[in-house]
Amino acid sequence: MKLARSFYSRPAITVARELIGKILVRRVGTREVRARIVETEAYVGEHDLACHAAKGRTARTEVMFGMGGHAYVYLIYGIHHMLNVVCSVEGDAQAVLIRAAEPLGEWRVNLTGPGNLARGFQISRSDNRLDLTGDALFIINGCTPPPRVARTQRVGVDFSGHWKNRLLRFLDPDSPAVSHWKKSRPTKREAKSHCA
DNA sequence: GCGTCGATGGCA
DNA sequence: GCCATCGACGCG
Repeated sequence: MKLARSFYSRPAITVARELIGKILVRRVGTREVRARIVETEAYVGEHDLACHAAKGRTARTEVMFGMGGHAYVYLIYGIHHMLNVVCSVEGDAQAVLIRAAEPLGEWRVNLTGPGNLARGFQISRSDNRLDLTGDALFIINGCTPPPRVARTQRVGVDFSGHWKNRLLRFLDPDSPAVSHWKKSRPTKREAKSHCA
């Protein structure tokens, strides 16, 4: 079942947590690929210094100020595209960064890390503003939700003052596809204590 | 197994 | 001049 506008029109923190275990679907021509989302990050609005919208309404951030359920895609470090899902209602610039997923079916590709994920799904700036309630790129419910969801600090936002400490990253601790995780992967006992 | 670093482009 | 990154490399 395709996620409707109402799913996205909620706070990014709620959407980020609920997206773990859901299936991202991409249709390009007759080809369709699917992957299970295992890692997300919430960017919660203009007051969140790690959120691009903290710079206010610009040509780049405009889409984040719009209705939830649209894609926000941008290029970072001149190399990697990032796929975000706009959340909340018009005027409230919140978004969720999709950071990692597990390819489904016969599809073999590395979707660990937001750069790899965008490359695997062939997401580029031309997909910016794409409506996720349409048929080209959308998300559906997974068969089985993950038994647990862990929370940690967001990755790569050291510049954002106290916002870097907020636990706004959500992940499936049992997935091998989570980024920056194997290194410090806690024991099952520790992971349990992280559960959201 | 770990830290460091270079690539490269849009944006303010 | 800054980055919501990745992967290669060097050290040990």
